[in-house]
Amino acid sequence: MEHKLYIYNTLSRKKEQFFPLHENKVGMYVCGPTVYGDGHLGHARPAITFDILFRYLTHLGYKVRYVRNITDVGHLENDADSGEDKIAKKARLDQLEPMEVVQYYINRYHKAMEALNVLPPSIEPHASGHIMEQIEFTQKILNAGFAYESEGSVYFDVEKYNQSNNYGILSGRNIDDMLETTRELDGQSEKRRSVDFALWKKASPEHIMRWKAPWSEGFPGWHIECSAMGTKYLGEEFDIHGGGMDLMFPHHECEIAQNKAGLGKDTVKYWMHNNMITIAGQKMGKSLGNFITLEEFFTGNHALLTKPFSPMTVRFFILQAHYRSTVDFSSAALEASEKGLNRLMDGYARLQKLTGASNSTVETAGLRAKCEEAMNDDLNTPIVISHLFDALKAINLVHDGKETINAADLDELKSVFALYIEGILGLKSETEASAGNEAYKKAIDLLLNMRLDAKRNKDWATSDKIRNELTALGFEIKDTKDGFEWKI
RNA sequence: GGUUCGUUGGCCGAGUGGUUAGGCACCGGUCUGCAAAACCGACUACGGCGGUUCGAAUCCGCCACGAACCUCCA
Repeated sequence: MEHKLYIYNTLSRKKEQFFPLHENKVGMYVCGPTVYGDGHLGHARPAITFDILFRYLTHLGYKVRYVRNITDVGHLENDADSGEDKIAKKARLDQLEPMEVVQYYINRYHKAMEALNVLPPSIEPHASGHIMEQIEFTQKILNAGFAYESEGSVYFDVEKYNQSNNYGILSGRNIDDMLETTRELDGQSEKRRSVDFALWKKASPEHIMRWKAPWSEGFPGWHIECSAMGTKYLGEEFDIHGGGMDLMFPHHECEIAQNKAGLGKDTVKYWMHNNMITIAGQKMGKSLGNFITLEEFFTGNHALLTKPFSPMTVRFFILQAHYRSTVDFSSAALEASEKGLNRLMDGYARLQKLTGASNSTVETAGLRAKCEEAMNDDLNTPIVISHLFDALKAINLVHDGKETINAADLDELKSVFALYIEGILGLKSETEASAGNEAYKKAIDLLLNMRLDAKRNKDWATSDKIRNELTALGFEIKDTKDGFEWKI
């Protein structure tokens, strides 16, 4: 396979050339959402980041198995009445079955992902559907001597693991610092060390999400689900594991330890982490209460939003920053992205209507290589976009009749734009769908042709009346050299 | 306190040793009946101090400020 894709591996903190473990195939696991609330802008970041990777790897010719889990078991919540898991708690409040809550938010998550044009993963396993696998994995770790049972719960023995392995390899932490700095939490007394983490928790009487295990009736610890499901579907060794940077510690650190302890080998070759979305410089998140849900973006129904923003604007906004940088949200930044995106998509539509000339006076030949180079450099989508804007200038010049392009260059340009805009960046026109059927389009064309006649007769009153009334209805009318363009 | 990372022009945001990133906004112009769109031009930056170098936004050191993680989190 002819490519030089470099991706940043959190393990080495360097960009590394990507070589799959198995020729032509890639296994990729990404931590998905906990479905106890609506998806917000922060959830869109990893979904879009790894959607781009999924699309690009597929474009390069790999057969990709992309696994993105659904955490529907919930995890311990650090509230006054802790011990009850998130999903169970929400269910009690709403007087619903836990799985009813889960289903509700999964449906909404899927709807938002579809709107953002995020391709569905190959497999979307639910933690609740893999309790057996999690119990088996926990048993393996126990058998290997890296876990212990205590009052019906099973804990990972971090100190013992660290004697023969490196707990902290991913996050750069060392165990001695952590022993000093870890805070006191409920259930600490059952654990030998504060750094130990739960593989299985015995359920308290009021805990409604519970399963039978050899140790107690309870529920799996937070980290074990990804170990169990990742290796079940991708094997004991696979290529890429992704997720948000906030999951690096403890979640991914624990996952590495669990896999090494239970399987005796390192499972993941490349660890990739997307950065956070900030709002006024602070992480946008549930716990801070400063998040904006995706639905609020799409409807504009939030105090911080000056207007609704379409899913594609949100997607484009995220792609205009590199995935490893924080990106600061503001309504002004969204508006700037929206305008840029509209210009790009207008140009893409214009490109389809251009006709080839005998020779090219614009230079567009290197575009494909430049975009590929940017993608190969750790998925640098902002650079890809900047190249597309450069080419956009050429498209507009040809469209205005100021420059020409030959048929071969035009075909190549169309091909590259289709590949990158639709195929890889996953941007789609949002005006097309709402523009409706052919008869409707022809009716608008008819009106605008009447306006064109009026203009030729210098009947500005009629001409302006048609334009102004259409504008009032939400149409955007642009005059061209000898015609018009419109969209709604 | 520890770990990891950041500080770029009016705003967003790329860029790791020498070359215009790009978008948005603003200003001037071309085109146009007018407007919009499009194009052309102009403006313009690398937190501070020191060091390495012929040359640093880019490498090194110190300082300042900020963030994430260390408790569920994308």
